[in-house]
Amino acid sequence: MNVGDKLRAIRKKHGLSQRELAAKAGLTNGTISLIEKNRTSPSVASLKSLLDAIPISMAEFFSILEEDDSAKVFYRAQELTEISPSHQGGVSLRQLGNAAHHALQVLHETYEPGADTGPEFLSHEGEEAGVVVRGSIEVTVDGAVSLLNAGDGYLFDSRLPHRFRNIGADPCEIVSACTPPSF
Amino acid sequence: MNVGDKLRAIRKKHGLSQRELAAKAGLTNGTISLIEKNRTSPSVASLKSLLDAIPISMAEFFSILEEDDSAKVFYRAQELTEISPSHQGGVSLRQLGNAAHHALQVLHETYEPGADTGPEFLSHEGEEAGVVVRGSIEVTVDGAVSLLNAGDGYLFDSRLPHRFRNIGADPCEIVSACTPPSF
DNA sequence: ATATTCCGTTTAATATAATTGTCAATCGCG
DNA sequence: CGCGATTGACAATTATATTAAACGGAATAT
Repeated sequence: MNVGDKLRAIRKKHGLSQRELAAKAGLTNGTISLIEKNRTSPSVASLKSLLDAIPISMAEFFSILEEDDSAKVFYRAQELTEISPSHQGGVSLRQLGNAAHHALQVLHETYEPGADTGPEFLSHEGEEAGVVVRGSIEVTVDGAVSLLNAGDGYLFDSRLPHRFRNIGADPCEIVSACTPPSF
Repeated sequence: MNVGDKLRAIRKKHGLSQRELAAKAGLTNGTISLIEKNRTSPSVASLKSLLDAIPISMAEFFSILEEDDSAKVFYRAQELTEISPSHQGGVSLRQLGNAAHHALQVLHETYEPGADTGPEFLSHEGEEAGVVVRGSIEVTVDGAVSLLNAGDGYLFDSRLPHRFRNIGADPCEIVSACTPPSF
């Protein structure tokens, strides 16, 4: 999200030091330092205090923040966001960018040995495709089964039931794309 | 702010239970319960996880939340928000509503014995007026000094330098209004 | 009636945000 | 230079958000 950089930019634009803003908001300069360096995620109440003191509304703040986010082009590995609920069953799905604002969703997927998505019966429209980057994986699409190795790929209609299982001994990595994005 | 009620309303509108939403967002149902009852203010990161799982953007969320706030008509005593930085010098300024969205700002002010705003040289346009509700207070406006008792009032141009001092032995309460709001 | 399941709430333990106090670096000003 | 004031950052403590695990109520099934 990068609340820190945006807060710092706005604070400086208004010619305030961390201490000045802290005094107005009823917080401390240390807190602002931590927030601006993204070493902590402020509570909604704290952030509101800060923005009220500038002043700028929460809606405005997140509006320009998310606008910036959707204009973002380059992403560091650590900036990909995990969208698999709590690494369920050794499956990691790391999404590039904020898919809600784009027509294209790209995932960096990792399947630990034994990982299994289970047979999902998704019904959303669109297509999915991917390339195996490392290891191997068994992919089932609408009954058809195939073992894909590094360099192999797949492409199918999202409405078809599909399943990924890592039956090998090593982790498997895939880079995939969906359009439109699915959640 | 009332993040809790709004989150609950949106969650229910999407037909989700606390547990369902918690699973999607990677949090726990207990956390959502506490947030919805406004017993805790979630971190920005936590709130974003919840909204992403619904899904709804932060900007959208606060946009409708603050819109609701500005439509609010009645306020309980505890809902007035303290705008005096950390009760500086025994002065408490409790604001009715979210002045940023209105043309009128009403304050419930309390001055402890000895409290003093100091000579402020505000330059914003507009007018200020108030009525002393309890105790007494010495008011200085552009050089003119007067001791006001319960029932007395004042009305002056905001651009004039003004000062409030409680030189009595009891706390003094005032209900005042400004237009347009000043911060 | 009596389990069974799902709901929201609550409590104690834990993780994390916020404060406090201090630091080195920077910027005027004499 | 040398000094005071101000800045942003950091470590250790305190306060608070979050978790994990239980509870009681309401609806549904057995």
